[in-house]
Amino acid sequence: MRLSKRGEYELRAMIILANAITENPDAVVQIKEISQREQIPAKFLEQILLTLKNSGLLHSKMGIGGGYYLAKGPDEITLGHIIRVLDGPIAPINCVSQMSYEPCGCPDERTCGLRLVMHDVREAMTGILDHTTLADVNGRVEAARALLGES
Amino acid sequence: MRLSKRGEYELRAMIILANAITENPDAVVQIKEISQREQIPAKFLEQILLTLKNSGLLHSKMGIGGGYYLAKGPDEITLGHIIRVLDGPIAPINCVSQMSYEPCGCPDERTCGLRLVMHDVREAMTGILDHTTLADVNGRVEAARALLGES
DNA sequence: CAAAAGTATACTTAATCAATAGACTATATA
DNA sequence: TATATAGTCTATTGATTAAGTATACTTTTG
Repeated sequence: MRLSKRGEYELRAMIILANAITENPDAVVQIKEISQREQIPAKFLEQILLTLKNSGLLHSKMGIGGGYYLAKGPDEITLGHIIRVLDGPIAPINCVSQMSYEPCGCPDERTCGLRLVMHDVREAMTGILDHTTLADVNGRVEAARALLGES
Repeated sequence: MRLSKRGEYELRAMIILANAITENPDAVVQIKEISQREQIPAKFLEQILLTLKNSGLLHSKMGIGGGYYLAKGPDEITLGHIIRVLDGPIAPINCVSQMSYEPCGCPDERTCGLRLVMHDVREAMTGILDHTTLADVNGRVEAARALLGES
């Protein structure tokens, strides 16, 4: 019932990239910087960002002064979308998955107790993850900082 | 973000055992019967039920006419409790786990965007799983059956 | 005693995860 | 145009976990 390390790393990276582009629309961030700030093995992060790029969520610039940046606005990218790129469907069991449904083999799905409950759990998770954007996350961070009296 | 096969099987087994004891307080159910009804490899289920027994959720009777039965009432066992026996803590990342918290290495947890969101996700999941008992599950199944006009 | 049923370990196989390595390509700028 | 910088691509490794098998044992009932 937990996110993979890959999934965690990609979210952390995307949050940093969202923050950077919010402060400066032309900002690009290098793998090295993200890996240092978030304690993520650089070579591992490399793969992750590449996949994210190939999936269309990121763009990149090669060479000196290069790096990665969001392909869309922080308010257009949800955490659910990001997670599905590397971690696959968000559902406790696959007979309640919308994106990649598979029957679970119970005699009647309509009266399967496990399915009834897990459907609710899935709704609870996607209800948050599919409705929270990178912009929302940064908004919450700012709010938390303000409460603590930080800059 | 999904339940393991082990976790799914144990829940299915517990739901069956809850149903059996509700219909007849003296009922015991054999591994073989559960494995057939739920399409679970018998030897695999054996291990699962044994662990569940050693964790105190089940009792058993050896020999002819033996089998497994719930150690407590179906209204006293939550799905969250069952899942934690074999699948461990219910939390997307371990810095938001109550049972087995571990720091995630971010500079300040109070202003970590990922943590803020994942905390909500964890609450949403445990809000359901820790407040749904085996009795609740069977209640929902009966309601679903009634709606369909079945026995 | 024999059959039924659970108990207990040990093992296997495959998949996935997490990480690492190394060679290659594109870009800016001195 | 050479060189340093930064991303690209593919392969490999080692560890862990998932999922399932195998085998030998103990307890209980008839």
